[in-house]
Parts: sequence; C-alpha cells; structure tokens
Amino acid sequence: MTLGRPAGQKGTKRLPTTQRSPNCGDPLVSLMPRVDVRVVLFMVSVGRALVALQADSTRWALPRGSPTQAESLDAAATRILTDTVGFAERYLEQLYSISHRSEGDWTVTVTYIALALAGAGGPPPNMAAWFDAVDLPDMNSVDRKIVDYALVRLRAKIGYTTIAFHLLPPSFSLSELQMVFEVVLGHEVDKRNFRRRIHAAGVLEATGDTRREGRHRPARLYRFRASHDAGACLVPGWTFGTELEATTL
Amino acid sequence: MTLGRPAGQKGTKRLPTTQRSPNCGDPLVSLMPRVDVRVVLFMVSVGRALVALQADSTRWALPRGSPTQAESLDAAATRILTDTVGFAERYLEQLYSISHRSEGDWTVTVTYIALALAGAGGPPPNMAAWFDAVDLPDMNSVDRKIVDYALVRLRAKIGYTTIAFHLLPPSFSLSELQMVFEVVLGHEVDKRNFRRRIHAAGVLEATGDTRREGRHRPARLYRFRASHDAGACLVPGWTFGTELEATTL
DNA sequence: GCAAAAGTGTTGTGTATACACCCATGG
DNA sequence: CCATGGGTGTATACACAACACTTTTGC
Repeated sequence: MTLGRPAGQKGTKRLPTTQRSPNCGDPLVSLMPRVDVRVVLFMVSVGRALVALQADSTRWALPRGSPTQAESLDAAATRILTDTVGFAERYLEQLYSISHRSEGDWTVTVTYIALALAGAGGPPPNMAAWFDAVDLPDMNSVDRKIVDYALVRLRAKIGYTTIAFHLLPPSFSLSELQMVFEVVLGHEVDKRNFRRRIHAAGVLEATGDTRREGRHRPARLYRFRASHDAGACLVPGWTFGTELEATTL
Repeated sequence: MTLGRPAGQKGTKRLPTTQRSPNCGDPLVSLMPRVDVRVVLFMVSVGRALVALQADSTRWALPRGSPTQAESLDAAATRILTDTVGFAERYLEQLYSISHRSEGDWTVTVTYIALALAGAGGPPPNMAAWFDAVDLPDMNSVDRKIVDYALVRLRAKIGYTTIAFHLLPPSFSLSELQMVFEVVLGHEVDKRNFRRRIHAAGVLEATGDTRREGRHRPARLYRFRASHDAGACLVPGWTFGTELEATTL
C-alpha cells in the first residue's frame, strides 16, 4: 500500500503537456484520469446482430457513464444501459480496459459486453438506436475498436460457452437457437451437427410444448437449464459483492 | 445507420456529478476514483510457481503503481515491474479490472498477469520477494483474490496458448518445458502425449545442440518459434499504440 | 398433394488418452 | 554394469465434419 514510488517518478514521467481535467484548475489534475465504463450491448433480431449506440454530438457512440463509489463496475455497466438505452441486459461480461486520450481528456475506460433480448425494451429512448454490428455508422475510433473487439470475443465465446441463450427468450426452438449462432458467427452451420452438439452439452430441457407458425410442422420448445451449465466456471470468482457475472435469467 | 442524431441528450444525460481530482481540496473528491495498476508476476523456479510480492506496511502486496497519461496501461504495468521488483517481464496480459474501497480510498484497479524468467533479475530489490503461488503469505484480500484468479487464468491459458515458453530461457529441453507445465498445472502429465502435442503444435525448432547434465543421455535443445504461433490471434488488436500484448521475446 | 420447416443417423477423419520399453551417458 | 533421465509407438475412445431423407403441418 506504499502508494507507488513517491512523487519523484511521476514528475519525471509527466509530459510537458500539462493536461487539465475539465473542472479543476490544478495542473496536477492530469495525474488523475477520468474513469468511464462503456458497454457494447448486442441483440439479435430479424437475422442480424445489432449493437446499441447513442447519439453523440455529431456521431454515434457507445453507451457510457462514470462509475460511482457505491457500485461495482459491473453494476455501473448495468446502470448505464438502463440510463442510456433503456435496456436491461441479460448477460454482462467485462471485456478490456484501456487508457486513452480522446476529446481532450485522459480517460481510463473499462469496457463491457452485454447481451439483450430482441424486442424486450420497447423503442430505444434517449437518442439511442440499434445498428448492424458489422456495418457500423460513423463513430469515434476508440468506440469502433471496442465494438470490433467485442464482436470478436462474442464470436469466440459463443462456441464454448452458453452465452447464446441470453440472446433468446426463456423458451425457444432449436431452429431459433441455430439462427442466433449463424447470425453471430456470420456463416451457416449444419443442422444435424448443431443439434447433436447442443443436446450433448446437456444444458437444454424440453418445455413439453410446441409452437406452430406457418404451414409446417410445429417446433418443440426448450429452455436453458443454467444449473447444468459447466461454462460458468471460467469467470472470476471475485465479483466483489453483489452481482453475478453471468446473469442467468 | 441513420446517422447524426443531435446533441440534446448529452446535456440532459450528464449527471450533476461535477468530478474533482484529489488535489483540488474539494469534498466531492470521492467522485473521482484513484486508478492503479497491479501486476501478478509469475516465475517458475526449482519446481515451484512463484509470485513476486513487495513488502507493504505490515503485509505483502502485489507490485502496484499509478499509470500516467503518457503511457498505455500495458506500459504502466511494465514500468511498475521494473520499479518495484526490478524484473523485466517477458509476457504481459491484462487480467481484469475492479472498483473497490480499500485502505480508505476508492480505487479502480486494472490487473495484469506477467511472466518472467527464473534467475533473470538478480535478487529482488526494494523489499520484494518471491512466494509460492499456492502458499501465499499474509496479504490484503483484494490482492489475494487477484493472485488466485491470475493462477486460474494462467492454468487455463497454458493449455491452449504458448505462454509457457515465456517461463523458459531461449533454449530449453523438452523435459524442462514439461516441468513448467506440471508446476503450473499442479499435476503430472504423460511424457509421450506431452511431446506429441508439443511437436504437433509446430512452434518448436531444434537448436541442433544438446545439453549434458548428469550421468545420463544429453537432452536436445529447442527454441520457440513465435512466427509459427497461431495463438496470438486471440488478443485484442487494439493495444492503442506502442506495445504488443504478447511480448514474444 | 405440395410447400415449408422440423427432425433424425451413419461414416470417416482427426485428436486425446492410456500405457512400457530402449537409448545414451557418467560414474 | 548400473543408475539416471532422454526419447519413442500403438491401440482405443471420443469429438467433429460431411452428408440426404422422412415427418408434420397449413393451405
């Protein structure tokens, strides 16, 4: 807890660009970065992977906000989603942290991936909108890189975790689940191999009922049994307080 | 993709939390967290996995320090290792970020895993020392959880990445490599299967020479060929500047 | 009866595991 | 010659990819 090596080093390291934070006239303020949390909220709807963005001054930007002392970073991410895009995510996972200079400030940004259910939030309020994750609008370069990396991680993790279920309602058909995989991965998958893998994973439970929609055979419906999910063991056990990392619906 | 929604929201969304930095003498100082970087530096020596800790006031603690505006978080982690334990790591990877209240301050901590070469740093300076990673001394609870989680991640990643090579000198025998795996994983592995896997990975190159030590057959030596390493594709492409995530020796 | 999506099995290929012996050297 | 660690191969089980047809329903 010896807080770092005393001021000597900071002094030698500091650039001549005596940077100021917005509300303080002290030149030493640059030794203290702003901290913000930014969340990449994904949703799958009508065959596309969507990302929630909010209107910035002239461009689009990730939902962001400052954490408070009273909450964990995870809780801050959840709160930010509610405040900015009016959505309650069903899964939240920390992505990465970076230090950067943007918009005149020195900022340390903690990024998150969140997953939401299509159609579950009403129309996005607060100047927010959904965009195709692979066809992003004009946005600042930091946020764009965050979204790109979030998509890489989402694509990787859908293969060996159960996050896909958080993009679907509590009850769903195997074809719907397969569609989520195909949309996220960006390519088709074989129906038989897919169903075998899913069943072998042992995390699905038939609800018993079926759903007819259209002039064809009705689909059996399933629900996700989180209690049989072995994938949750990969997350840090130290969420330091209240919330779980994988909100298991 | 409809772009350019105007600015109104930013004004309405911003909280009244006029944030101040600690040097302003303002009671609202708590709205601005301290930011620190803490590094779990691992090394494998004489059959044990070791972690570098520095002496705190009364207990042991992770090497830590504050990032500066002029450097990336990765660079801060590297600098902190040099300053606190006098070691240059050979691999660095961000672990996780947390917000916590400890020692009276609100702190956002960005944690890193680092790997070093046994015997490469001389005696640890600055009240630092090496401890068995599975038999930690008295230390604060936050740092202990960080070390525990770092070990979980290290154990997981040694199986599907090439990080193990960063715990060995440039030239090594297969038995030494296997020993590193066994020490990190905490259990023995089959020699033949191990060697087959390593060779199949295609990232090793025989140096051509051998090493005799003891009254038995000399071991062939190998070097790690980072250029044939497919594992580096999993890291974020946005390190925002100078340093690579996997310092490939 | 036909259009449209649901649902189902087999086969090959590669990858991981379990397991035991000979080799080269120093003393 | 023997003690010590270096080095090798085979048989088996499991996971994954490729591949086509039957079933159930609405119209």
